Amino acid sequence: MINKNIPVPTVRRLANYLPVLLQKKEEGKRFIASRELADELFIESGKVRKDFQYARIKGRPKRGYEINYLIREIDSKLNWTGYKRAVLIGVGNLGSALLSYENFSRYGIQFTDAFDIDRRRVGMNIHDIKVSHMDNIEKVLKDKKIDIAVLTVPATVALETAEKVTSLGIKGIWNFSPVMIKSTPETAVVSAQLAESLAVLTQQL
Amino acid sequence: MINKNIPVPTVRRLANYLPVLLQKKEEGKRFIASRELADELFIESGKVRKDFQYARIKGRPKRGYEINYLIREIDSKLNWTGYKRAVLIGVGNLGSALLSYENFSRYGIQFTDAFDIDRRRVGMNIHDIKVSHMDNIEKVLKDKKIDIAVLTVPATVALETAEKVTSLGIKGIWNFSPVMIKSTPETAVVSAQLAESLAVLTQQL
DNA sequence: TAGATTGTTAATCGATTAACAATC
DNA sequence: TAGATTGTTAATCGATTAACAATC
Repeated sequence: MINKNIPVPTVRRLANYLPVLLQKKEEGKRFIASRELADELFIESGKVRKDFQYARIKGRPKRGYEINYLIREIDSKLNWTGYKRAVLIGVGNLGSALLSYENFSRYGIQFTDAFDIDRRRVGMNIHDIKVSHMDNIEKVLKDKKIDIAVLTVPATVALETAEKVTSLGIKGIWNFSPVMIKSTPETAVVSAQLAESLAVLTQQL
Repeated sequence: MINKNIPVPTVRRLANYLPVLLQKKEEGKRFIASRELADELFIESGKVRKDFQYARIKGRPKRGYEINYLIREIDSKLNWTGYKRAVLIGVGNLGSALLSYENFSRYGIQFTDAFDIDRRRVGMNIHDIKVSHMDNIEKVLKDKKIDIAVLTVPATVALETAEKVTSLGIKGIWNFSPVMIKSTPETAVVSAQLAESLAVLTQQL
């Protein structure tokens, strides 16, 4: 327990607690009990307390958890304090939407540049982010200190694109293509597969 | 084993096997071994065989699994045969992107209509799908046989929108808002929280 | 104090992994 | 046949749940 990693299911839930906490704070509340937080997510209060135990977040018997402290701690465990600089590669429908998605700034990432190989897209500005040709990515990644590459390219070029940014020293890849990409000790990869959650839904119908 | 439900992690992986299988088929292959499929996803071959055991999908010792059969079986288990009719509610950046996302037709869902309350969006056509005012949703859900509502509305109205479509008898909700929505026996809800996978990535950095 | 709520331990559950017998 | 690969059983691992002692 003392020095273990936070389990992945707990990390995911930490991300889900945040919007509730921000809302409660908005409403002027200062403390929240595990039970109340649990109810918002339709889970059990014990799971909330267990998550906070894993994340080494402390509450006060009879009071609950101080909301501001909780928000700070979760942001801190998720590395959502300060900003990670990110680029987006592949400015199709999904890519454009992500560039315009205001909420990401809350999650500690900030897009500095976008890239594509389609001449019709190069030169565009999407939500104030300039779209450059992929030929320029090396320079941008080196000059600005970019932490994360968001991959919204077609499946056919996903792997080579990932290898490219990995070789350029990127620290994290957020992969939206249906092709799996391997994490390495140098570069963490997490895939956001929309098809996965759709499968869970349709399978139940 | 005989009559158990397919575990959720298995359902998610079934969705991930498909793009690999379609690619292999494209390349002219007829059979694939659990090992080969596993390598593409960076998992162990035993896990692939276990998944197929859960899904009651059969292979042939020494040959592997017949690709066409495998694709048909996975589509069938995920209910991705035929089409589910879907509407999308909330035509912001993400909503528009999803409407334009060609891949969904592969996943067995077909958008018939989109809805919004913003007069500037109502009347638009996005990727050939008409955007109507929310006032008309009742009629559309009743007239066309709609199975799924995709929720890309702001957090503030997510709950009431979910309640509305639930009361109108929708069978499934695919929720992209950060607010959790409760599944009921009548209406299955699955949330696609982008923040979750981003949290898993940034937490590792 | 009394009672509510946290924090933690132990029990349970279910998915993953290991190992190998069955099969073609 | 020999050998590769499936299919399955049993062992392991880790997350969830239950229960309650500690605490304010």
